[in-house]
Amino acid sequence: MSETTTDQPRRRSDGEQTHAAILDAAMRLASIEGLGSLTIGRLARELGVSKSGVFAHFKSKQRLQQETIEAATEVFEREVFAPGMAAPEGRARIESLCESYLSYVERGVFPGGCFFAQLLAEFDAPSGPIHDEVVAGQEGWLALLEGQIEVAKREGELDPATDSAQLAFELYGPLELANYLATLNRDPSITDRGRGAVRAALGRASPHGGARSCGAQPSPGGG
Amino acid sequence: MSETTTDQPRRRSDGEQTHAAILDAAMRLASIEGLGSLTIGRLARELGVSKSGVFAHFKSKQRLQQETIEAATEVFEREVFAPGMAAPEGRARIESLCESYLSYVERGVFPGGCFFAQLLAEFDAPSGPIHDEVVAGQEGWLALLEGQIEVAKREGELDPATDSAQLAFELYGPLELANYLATLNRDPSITDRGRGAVRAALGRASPHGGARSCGAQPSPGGG
DNA sequence: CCTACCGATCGGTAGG
DNA sequence: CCTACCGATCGGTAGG
Repeated sequence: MSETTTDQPRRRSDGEQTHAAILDAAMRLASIEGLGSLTIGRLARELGVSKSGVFAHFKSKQRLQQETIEAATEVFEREVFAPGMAAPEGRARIESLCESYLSYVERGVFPGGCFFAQLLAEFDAPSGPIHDEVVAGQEGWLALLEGQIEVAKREGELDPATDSAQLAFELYGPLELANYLATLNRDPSITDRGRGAVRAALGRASPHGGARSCGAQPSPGGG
Repeated sequence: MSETTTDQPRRRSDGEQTHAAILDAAMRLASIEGLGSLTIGRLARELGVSKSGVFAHFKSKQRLQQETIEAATEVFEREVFAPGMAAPEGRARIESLCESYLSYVERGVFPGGCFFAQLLAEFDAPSGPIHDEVVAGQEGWLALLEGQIEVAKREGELDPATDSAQLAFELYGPLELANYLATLNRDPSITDRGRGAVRAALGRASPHGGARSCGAQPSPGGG
């Protein structure tokens, strides 16, 4: 129970490392083939241990799935949420959150694209606890964007007549599509389409409402 | 081989009907749980026939998957493509194609949402023949939109400075997101967010470039 | 379309 | 963490 039980100080850490290694392989596999394709036997083979060796860490497949989602949530929070939230509230944070997501897709943090986009498509229809978690996650993400849009409206960074929920939807759409197409075409540069779409949606909701700034024209800055 | 082999004229039709009934169940199941969750045993149970009874119709699981995709393609062409293409070329056809897709989502043509959105998410990463089909399908859909945008530009229905591929991406994003969220929340009315996003993206690319027409404001018509 | 069967793999258990 | 095993289900075959 404590570090006094043995003179091999790595003993306890070994179990934790194996546990983490299993979850790491599980996240990668699930991002590519879906949570439903996760099997204890496959993970065991991939990690070179016995099936019951993997099983002993989780005690049920359901728990393996749950812990895999939790581990992926930590990755998402570290790679997308934290850097995105570092920007000041309002329009800057909206842009920062969108950019963090697109960068995370571009960097290939998960080999099969965004873990949660995969989860959304896999569990949008089937009922159950994972479906319910996905609903909550999507609502949270949209509410986060919507809240920052409200702030931006109050701060005069966006036209106060903007429909916040509608704009949140219009920002989220290109992020999702960029993720799927970047994965499909093995071409992370498609995320620039997402950047253009985010810029366009925000430009359209800008307070001045200048006609020049709200087109789907090639980026005026030549980016 | 001909209708003279028996005096029971429904004999040949029965086999075809069973074949079609299997594919119908397969499409519905795959739209909900994915093509990977299709198993011959499950289809047999659902249809009340033996496993080898189902197997005999396809001779391999791969062929079952292929024929399921082909059957879903026919549904998509009938429910989305045909009505969408009925509109005159250019901007009207773009609007019509988007509306046909959103209506197809709204009507719940497949119980698990758009079959091809499911297929995109499931096979965006894993290599193989289905991945390649999905790539071709996505390219075709985007090329169709892009081509009509080009026509609209030539006809003066859209600003000629519009980046066609970028606008096609911005139209497609909300369609995909509307499909996933409508399925997730069992609420087909989310498709109105998709309609708003399509209207906004097209308004932004309109030739006059009027500032009034390119906001994420609540629909001016009060729809 | 059926029964009967094959080897492989599934999630999970027993016992160490 | 291991071996050895369970019943269920997988894709597929044989034979009718």
